[in-house]
Amino acid sequence: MDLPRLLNPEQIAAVTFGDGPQLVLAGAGSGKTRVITHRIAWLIAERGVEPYRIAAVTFTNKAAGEMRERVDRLLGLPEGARSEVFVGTFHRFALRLLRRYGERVGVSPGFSILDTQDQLALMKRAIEDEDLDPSTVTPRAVLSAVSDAKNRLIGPGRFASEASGFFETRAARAFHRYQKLLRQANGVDFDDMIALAVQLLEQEEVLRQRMQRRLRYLLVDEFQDTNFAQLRLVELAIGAGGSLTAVGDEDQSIYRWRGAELDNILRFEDAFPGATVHKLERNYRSTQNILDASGALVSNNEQRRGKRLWTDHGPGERIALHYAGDEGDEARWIAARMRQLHDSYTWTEMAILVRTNAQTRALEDELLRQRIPYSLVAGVRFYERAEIKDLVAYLRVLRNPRDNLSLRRILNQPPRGIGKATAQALFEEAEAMGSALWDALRFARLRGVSQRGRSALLRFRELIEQLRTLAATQDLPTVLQEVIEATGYARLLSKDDADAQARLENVREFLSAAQEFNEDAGATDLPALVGSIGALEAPPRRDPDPGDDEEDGDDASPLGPEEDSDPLTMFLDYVSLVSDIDGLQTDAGVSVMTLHSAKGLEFPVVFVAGLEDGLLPHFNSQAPEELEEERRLLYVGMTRAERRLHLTSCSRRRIAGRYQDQEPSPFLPELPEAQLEITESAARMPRYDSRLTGVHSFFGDRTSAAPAPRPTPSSLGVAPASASRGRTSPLAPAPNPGVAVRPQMSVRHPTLGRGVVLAVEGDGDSAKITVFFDRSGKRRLLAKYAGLEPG
DNA sequence: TGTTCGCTTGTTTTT
DNA sequence: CAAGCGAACA
Repeated sequence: MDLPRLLNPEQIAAVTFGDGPQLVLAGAGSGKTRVITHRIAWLIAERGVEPYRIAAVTFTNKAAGEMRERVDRLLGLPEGARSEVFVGTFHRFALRLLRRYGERVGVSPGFSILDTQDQLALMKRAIEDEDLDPSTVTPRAVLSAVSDAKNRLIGPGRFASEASGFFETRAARAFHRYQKLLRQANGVDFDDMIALAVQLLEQEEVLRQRMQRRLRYLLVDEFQDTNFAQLRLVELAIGAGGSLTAVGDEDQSIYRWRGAELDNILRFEDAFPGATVHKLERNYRSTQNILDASGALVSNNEQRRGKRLWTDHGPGERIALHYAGDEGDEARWIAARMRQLHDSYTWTEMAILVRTNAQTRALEDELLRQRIPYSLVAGVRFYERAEIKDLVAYLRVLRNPRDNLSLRRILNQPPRGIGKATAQALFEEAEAMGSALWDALRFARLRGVSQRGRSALLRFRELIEQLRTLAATQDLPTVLQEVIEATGYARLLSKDDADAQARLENVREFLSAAQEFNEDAGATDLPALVGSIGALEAPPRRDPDPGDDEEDGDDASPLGPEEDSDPLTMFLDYVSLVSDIDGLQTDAGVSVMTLHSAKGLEFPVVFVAGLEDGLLPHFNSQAPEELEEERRLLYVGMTRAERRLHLTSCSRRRIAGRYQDQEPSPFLPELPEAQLEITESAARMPRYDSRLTGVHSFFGDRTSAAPAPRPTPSSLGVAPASASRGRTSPLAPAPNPGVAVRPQMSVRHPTLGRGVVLAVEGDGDSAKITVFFDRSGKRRLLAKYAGLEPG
């Protein structure tokens, strides 16, 4: 391999690093995928490492797919051939282990994977079953606590023993019940996947040893996004004798809320003593202006190791910062600017990035109106649409009879005469029998169910049994087709209102996804969709003990990947693990997506919209660590741009249907003015004159200590006094009149009763108030909705 | 039993 | 503004 021709010296150092742990701090656009893929190829070609001894783990299927393709190309494999290097996501890695050895940690082979919606539904039931008040112990809050716990490998038992205070003690009960219901249904949630894989490797010594003996080189991408459990999984998989290459960038860590531990990268050497650290600071993506501006921004963060990116691309254009009126005006400006740039760039070379999915609506409207082709990442995610979830639920019930959650979902969908009363009787009977709903359906006597209800249940049972028989012999598309027909779903969607038509279209798309999946899976090598994990561990064995030790030499026996999973399970796993970004059509016009989904992507022309206080940083993320993460989020957005970067900010915006005055993001003053070119929309309504009220423009604030001349407000956008935000505009909603809430104050809430204010973050309508209520403990409220009164 | 209507409620990011 | 929920109606 002619590395000097392909890579810069820093990259070469990381690629040709010998054995032991290394951390590669790879700045945005510094070629980290290049480093990972070349290292894999180098290990194989130059060091003679067998491919199955190498694994690369990423966070998205898309990243994994690209990586795999590049590795295979570097290795000079013929078109379509795949090396035995494992390339896949953390979740797929864990899932693979669980599909094989899950029984050792309490899940049976056909287990179902719950998505967020399923989890919420299950948690609601858990809270109900525990007779907790869902308005104080909200399913969302408990779920978030449970997720945190699982990410830190804390189970219901330890959670309960460490719980203190009103909320936690109740959450502990809900957690316990939730987990019980989950396992009863033979289900696993997202966080369980990692946690159970860890448990499996910790507890099954022989399996762990075999894994460690086999796997010598592990490369982990986006290391800054790993959580505690994932770090543990990495340690267990690689063992003391293997070599870990962790690649990441602390400035691009944007998943704290999902448990990502920044310390995993900041304090890498603590977990892996003697680790070598390489820094990649040469950027191949952006202009120097973009690097300087984004670098200046992120240098305001405390939590970083620090690096300085450089490029030989030259300064390039300045960054356009535009102040718009409202979101419609913002969208028009962006669209107009895109039209101008379309002379030199194709639509697909442009992207609009936003903080929240809700922002895409106005943008979409305008792009539609102007007939600018675009593709939206996310929105309502395909596999979360009700009609798709219904069909998936049918498939799950076929595969996993104990899946009570899915069974409940489809029991009367489409409507088949199993009403509330009938369903309730069935649930109670199952409860009394202590068995799964499906078994109750088969054996229960169903007292007190009407004749109609009884026969409806019977028909449903026969339907499922018949489909299950079919599933045992027919291929996936055939089964799905039959599900659609036999269940009456086809009829349900054959109405000709627009809504039914759209849903039918989705169902068709789902069916064709199944067909495609089926064809790919039938080929000798793996479907690109799925990603291989086969080579990793010992071959599957039908005897229940993977532990007995006769496998000398099985190191060299690569496994037909996934061959021990049936196609239906593989398809369901695929459906559970695809993400929005995986389906991004880069050839379908302008891309519109959230900042989170944009990570890892790059575009010649980038717009980051909605740079307003409360949106970016989001009003829900105001704690110091959260604020730093919001800053990183903007940093990630800015560094997606290759040549032209635009930032926009509105003076008012519709939020939840009401116009709200907005202030420019506090991050804007952190950008060096030298790199900016600022414009303001005519539609931007002047509010009031800062000179009269003695309020600084936000740029002025930086230099407010000195009476230095500052840029004129009209060119920079005027920021009104924060204390009076939302009160001066006739368009603003009526604020809580006259109630200035401050800490220590005693207040009364219309439904939550009396409490004491603990903290106030922000101000005006978007202020977030933390109150400790006598009855329900600590709650965070939005001032706009709180309706608090002194008391 | 199934559908529709009006009410309340509450807002981030996603493997 | 929307989603979600319960109650009233067909």
